[in-house]
Amino acid sequence: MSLFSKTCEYALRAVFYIASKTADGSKVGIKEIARNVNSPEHFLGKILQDLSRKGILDSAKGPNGGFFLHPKSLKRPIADIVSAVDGDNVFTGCALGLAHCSERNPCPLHHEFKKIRNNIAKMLTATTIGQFNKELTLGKILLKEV
Amino acid sequence: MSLFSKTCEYALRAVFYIASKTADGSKVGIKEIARNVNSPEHFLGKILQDLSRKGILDSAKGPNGGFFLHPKSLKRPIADIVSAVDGDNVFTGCALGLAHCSERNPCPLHHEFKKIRNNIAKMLTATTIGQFNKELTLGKILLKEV
DNA sequence: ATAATAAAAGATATTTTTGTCTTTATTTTT
DNA sequence: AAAAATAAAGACAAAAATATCTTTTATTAT
Ligand code: FES
Ligand code: FES
Repeated sequence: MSLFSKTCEYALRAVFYIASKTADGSKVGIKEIARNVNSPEHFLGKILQDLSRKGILDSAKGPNGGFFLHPKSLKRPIADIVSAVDGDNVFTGCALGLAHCSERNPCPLHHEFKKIRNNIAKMLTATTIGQFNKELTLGKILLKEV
Repeated sequence: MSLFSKTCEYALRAVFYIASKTADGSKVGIKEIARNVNSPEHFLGKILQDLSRKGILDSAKGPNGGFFLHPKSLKRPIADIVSAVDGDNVFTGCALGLAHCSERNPCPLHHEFKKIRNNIAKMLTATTIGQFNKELTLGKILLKEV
């Protein structure tokens, strides 16, 4: 498996893209986003609509409309996106799928897994949505295969 | 999401259970396994048949038959189970779902994620199937909710 | 006002994952 | 040889995730 659902992967790639394209206050359309993060347009549309409802990004209809991020939003951790899309399983779930990860009734992998899960959480809360804008603009990092 | 598919979670829990019950050379039936790792019997049956075909565990039909593990198998890393069931995405996959995680064309999360993925791989190759037998027998760790 | 643009929403479809039920094959015990 | 036990296999079903297509609503520009 992967750390994130496919939906969440799309969401993260798209939000990174939007961040790097709208830091100057402009907007970007779903077609362009979908093309540049290599995701199905309408499916991604729903994902972004959902994130918009949840206040993670903003959108405007009509000509010159599109999705965009307020400067303030660029400071948010990507953990916000992950939990909005995938819930909190990645932050609190048991490695072996037990209903409640617990210190008192641990599964065999609990003690080792706990550390890994903490590292994941640390990474997701420490990295912000806007943190890669420069590198993305420079093409030093990518959101889709070349 | 979770680190492993549900199928893989069932597999790991079941193999741990089988390990702890057959270290003495006896065998254990699918009904008992399913009950003790809280998984759907027939579904788990297929999973174990598959692992059996792949040589990770063994089985015997007929009265007093069941699933069991050779002492040698107890030394194998649980990474073998994970890759047999879920493939190698957890060991090599990109955090953002790009087709090829790459050092030359990294995604935004690559550098941080690489470390985490290495820790996961390290844990999965370092822990063996039989390593928890004693604790399981003592009830200090669990394979299903109490 | 009208037309054009773009997101939002709705309906439907496909694929993958997860789960159930039934039958068959193999082995052991009697 | 017959009966019982047990895994293996096959067919089918339900649920969840992923994807597509169409219609509606809001906004802007003319
Ligand atoms: S109980 Fe399984 S990871 Fe904590
Ligand atoms: S390219 Fe994404 S994790 Fe390596």
